[in-house]
Formats: sequence, structure tokens, C-alpha cells
Amino acid sequence: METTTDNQKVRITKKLEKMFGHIDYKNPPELCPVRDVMSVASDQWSVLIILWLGYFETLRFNKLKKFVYGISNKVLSQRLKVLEADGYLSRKAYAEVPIRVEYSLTEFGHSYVEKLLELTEWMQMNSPKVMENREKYGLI
Amino acid sequence: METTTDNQKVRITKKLEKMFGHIDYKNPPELCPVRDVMSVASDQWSVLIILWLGYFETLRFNKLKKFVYGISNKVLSQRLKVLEADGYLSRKAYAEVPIRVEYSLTEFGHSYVEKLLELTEWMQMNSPKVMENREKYGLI
DNA sequence: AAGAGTAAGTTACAAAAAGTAACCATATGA
DNA sequence: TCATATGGTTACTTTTTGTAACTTACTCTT
Repeated sequence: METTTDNQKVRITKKLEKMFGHIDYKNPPELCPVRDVMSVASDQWSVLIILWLGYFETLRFNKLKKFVYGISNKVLSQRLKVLEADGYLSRKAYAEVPIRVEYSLTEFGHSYVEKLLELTEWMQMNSPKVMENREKYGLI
Repeated sequence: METTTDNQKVRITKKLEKMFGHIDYKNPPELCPVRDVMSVASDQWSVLIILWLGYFETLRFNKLKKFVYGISNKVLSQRLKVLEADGYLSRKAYAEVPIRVEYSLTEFGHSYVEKLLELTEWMQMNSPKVMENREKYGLI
């Protein structure tokens, strides 16, 4: 396993300082945009939707539903609306019969995929370790 | 705004290929460990708990609750249990009166903080843009 | 000596979110 | 003619969250 060096720790502490150092937790803001934005973008289903769109460039509703397996129509359509509103993806409807709707990432969405991939790669690499921890914990 | 270059796009596509290329979406696994691990680790409250612990090294229950403002006792204690089980943090109880309990990140937790920080920095940088998108969308 | 405060949670109940499955209109293919 | 496909929506159920009061045992204040 990769361990964190002292150098890295110093760097991390500086970043955390920059991020949290100024927060007055005694008078917390009633609403924090970063939290808000993050809760949408790092949502379980949103992440899968964005990654699959990054992979295929463009996908229609039912195709997307097949790849993001397990998601319901309701939640998929809801998430697509929110992700569109937040600027990650765009929706194009073609006046055919039956109607054809195509979803694809915006430029902004693509820039997010890059960040997201780093996280998911980490998850993929470390999930065996987490599962192992989880089992050990259960035995105690 | 930073745009994604063609070079980056090729790199991203390769990563996505590696991540998704082998998935048989017609016979999806009934449970995917990566999804599972990620849904715990990228949960809204978990992220805040981990980042504050990264900042302070060690925190007690009520102190943590003040920093992660808005979280309830119930959810905080539940998340702490899960994050402990998954190996991100450890809990030390001292047999004093009243009892003292200290939470701190494990080495694994620290390695996660580093990845997490990259994501949260991106969020911090881009949340104004998202808020802007959201407002425009509302007007349409 | 009575009452409040502190610690780290737990518990019962209410509200919000998510999952389930049927349904919509319209048209094509068997 | 009946089933299928399109992109969702709707009513209903189940799960997850949030709210607020309570716990145990000791100390500090009045």
C-alpha cells in the first residue's frame, strides 16, 4: 500500500488550511454553495450518468438507463434535469415519432469527468482494501 | 474557463475505456463493490467528516458535530460507524467520566483525503459557474 | 443540597427521498 | 391485432433522514 509521506502531509495540511482556515463554525452560513454543488455532482447516480456520457459522447434515455443499471425512470429523469440545470449536460429533443432525445456532456461536463475519473480510479484500486476492512470489522 | 484539449480527451477516453470497456450491461452484477465503496466515501456528510478530521488530526464527537454543521447526532454516529468499518477512521474511547471518545483518520483515511481534496478544490473553483448555470436555466 | 451542564450517543416519531410498477400517446412491425 | 418502442409521468410503498427528547453518571454553580 502507498503510504503518505511527510512532504505530502504538509502539502495536504496547507490545502486544508486554505479550505477550512477561514470558516467560522460558530456562525455557519445557512447555505453553502460548495456543499450544494457537490451534493449534486458527487451523488451516486449522477456520477454514473456523467461517466457513461463521457464514454459514449451521446446517449438516449433508455440506453443510458441500461448502462446505469439499477436506476429507475423517475430518478434518472430527475437527475438528468438537475445535471442539465447545473450545466454538466445538454438535452436535445428531435421532433420525430416516437420522439428521440439525446443527452451529451457539455464542455463543462467533460472537464468534470476528468476530475471524477481520478476519484473513481482511486475507488477501483482501493475497494478491495475497503471490503477487507469491512469484513475484519464485522468479526470483531 | 479551462477547456479540455484534444490530447486530454484522448487520455480520458482511454481511462473510461479501461473502466467501462469490459462491463456487460446486459448482465449487470447484482452488486458492484466499487459502487458500494464509493457511495459511502463520497456521501455528502462522509466527505465533510473526513476533511475536518484531516484538518484537525483528532476530534471528539461534539466538536466534529460543530464543524460539520447541520449534521444530526443520529447521522453523525451512523456515518462514523460506517467510516470506521470501511477503514477510513479509528475510534478511541477513554474510560473517563464523562467518557471521552476521539476520532482520527487512519493512514488509509489520510490517503483518501488527498484524492478528496482535489475534488473539493474543483468544486470550490467551479461552484460559482454552476450557480450561474442554475440561474440561467431557471429563467428559460 | 438542588439544579444545570457535559459527555457520547440512542430512541421514537415525522418528513423527505427513493424505489416500484402501471400508465400516457403514437407509430411501427409481426 | 397484439406486442414493442419512444421518453418520460404518476400514484403508492418502502427506505432514509431529520427532529427533538432522553440516557447515565459525574462535576460545577448557586
